[in-house]
Amino acid sequence: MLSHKRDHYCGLLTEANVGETVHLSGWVQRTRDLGGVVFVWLRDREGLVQLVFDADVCGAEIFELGRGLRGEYVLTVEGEVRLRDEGAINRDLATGTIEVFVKDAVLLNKSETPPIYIDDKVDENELVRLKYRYLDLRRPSMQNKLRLRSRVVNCIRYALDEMGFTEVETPILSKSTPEGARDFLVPSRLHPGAFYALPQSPQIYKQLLMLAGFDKYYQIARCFRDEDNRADRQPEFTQCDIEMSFIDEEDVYAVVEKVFARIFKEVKGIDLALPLPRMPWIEAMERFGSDKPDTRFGMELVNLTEALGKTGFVVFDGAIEAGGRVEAINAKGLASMTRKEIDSCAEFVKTYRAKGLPYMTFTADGNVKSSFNKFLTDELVAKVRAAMKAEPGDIIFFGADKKAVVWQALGALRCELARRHNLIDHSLYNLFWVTEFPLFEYSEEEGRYVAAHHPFTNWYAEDNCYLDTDKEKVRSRAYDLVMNGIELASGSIRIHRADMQAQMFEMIGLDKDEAQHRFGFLLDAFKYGAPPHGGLAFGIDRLAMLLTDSASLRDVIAFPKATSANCLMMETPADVRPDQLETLKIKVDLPEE
RNA sequence: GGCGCGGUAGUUCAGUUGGUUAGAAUGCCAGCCUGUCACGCUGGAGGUCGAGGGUUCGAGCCCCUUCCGCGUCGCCA
Repeated sequence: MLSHKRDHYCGLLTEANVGETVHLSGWVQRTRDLGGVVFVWLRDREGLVQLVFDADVCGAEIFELGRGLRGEYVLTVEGEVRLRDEGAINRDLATGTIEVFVKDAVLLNKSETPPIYIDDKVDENELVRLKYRYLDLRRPSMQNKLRLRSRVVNCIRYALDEMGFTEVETPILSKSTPEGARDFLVPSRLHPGAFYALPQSPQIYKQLLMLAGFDKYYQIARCFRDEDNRADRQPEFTQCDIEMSFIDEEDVYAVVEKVFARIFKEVKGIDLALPLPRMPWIEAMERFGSDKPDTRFGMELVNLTEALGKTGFVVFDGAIEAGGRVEAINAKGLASMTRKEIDSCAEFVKTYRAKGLPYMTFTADGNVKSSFNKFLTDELVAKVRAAMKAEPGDIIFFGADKKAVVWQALGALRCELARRHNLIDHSLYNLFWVTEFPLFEYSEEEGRYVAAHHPFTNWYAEDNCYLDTDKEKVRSRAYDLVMNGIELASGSIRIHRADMQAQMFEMIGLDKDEAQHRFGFLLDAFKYGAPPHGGLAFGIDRLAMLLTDSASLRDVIAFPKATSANCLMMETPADVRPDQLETLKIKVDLPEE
């Protein structure tokens, strides 16, 4: 009896195999029963090949087996590879010049009619795809994406290994930290009422590994954050976490650039030009309104606060008097936008807390229109025209508010306009460093300054003078790696002295007792000869998403969660047995319906 | 927590102003067919219109509540 063993992959058969007897195993993609002959596409991870069931070759019994095949049946065959006749060649199939004449076959398993069709041409509802993920993953595109991801991780491991890095695993059962994202908690059975937290990142562990003298560490680390999800945010995700001792920013950049150069060469065949460009944070904000700018197109922000002066237009003057600013972008050549499109842009920026979207149109026939005609003077038009380099056919969109609102709204609008009007060259991979992030940012919600990156980030000594007087001016030694408008990596040079770390906790208003309770081990550790160190982490899911042109992280994660953090396949989270809760001394107290 | 889009056959979708027995394609089942390749031809089965309530003589369609999916703002050190 024929075994289910295999000596060739369906999708890898070529004309070189003609004349050979091969053993194939896979899933039935499609059958075409012509009565006297049955054609079957057999699929394995490498692709499709056409099987031919002909009673003259395989005998009556196997021929009947062939007639009974249905989609996703699991089949193993022995057959002879033959060249197709000229007229029977299928140019759309990689193996279309050959076919396999079945001599023997075994049906290994049947399949019910699958709820989704295993094909890239069909675009099923994501709910169905996620519920039957094991079927969705049979699709060639999903297989290719996950295999590419695997190659990316291999690149990382080889590159870092060559540079002398040691991979160390750190705990998944960790400790809750007061700053940052919400933690996933794990109740302790042996310590009722106490909880582990799943790590948001191995941040503290890797710093302790530097203290322990490992010098160069990395880890492909799973991280967990209990926050609301997005197309590019999952509750659990994978980072390549890197940390190094006795280094500065330049060393980190050099290591990461080598890793990325290897990935881009291997996966995309692209030679990255090194070193990568750099852009200070303040420049990114001023020019693009974002700390992760998409530089594949222009439409940069222009600060008009000085150039315009007092305009008489209450929206502008009011914003400036309140300590804000007026900025604008020039959507070149888009003056023909309809009123409806402009309104939709105004709605768009409102989601970013902008109160409105004043605009000024320089029409093709030389006229000027605007949403604030009443306040329009020749002088104002001239100033805008000069500052924005406006020409007939352009439309200028304004933002007037606090700078954070102006940046966010106009920064998002320029990206939205670029998307809508196809201004983005998708062949570009604009990879660069954003540097000198602010150390602190003010939290309206908490009414205090918080660490913009995390509270272990060092700062530039020359900014010490602002620590007490003007916290927002203090630049941290943090850096992000940005590509095409997406933050790929984030890191910093760390604090390595106990006194500076204590000072940092104090500056963000973390109570001394609380700091000792939460991070005492770190402050203690710093007493025993902590080396200067720093590093970064980059998101492997996001990188894989970009490299595979995927619209969502879900496409590069085998078993992702849905938007509300549940798994549609396993139906988790789920309730547990009462005795499990009893063991943990946990009582569930749900609000009354 | 807010906003937007969506949920109708296994699947992808259509469904007019509220009006006969809710349709199409594909898939599925049966039959025929020896060169198909999205095979073809003939016939057939298949529906809790996400769920609940309401308005109405009558609801897939209108109203209310709710569940689920996607996107997004807040949030994400």
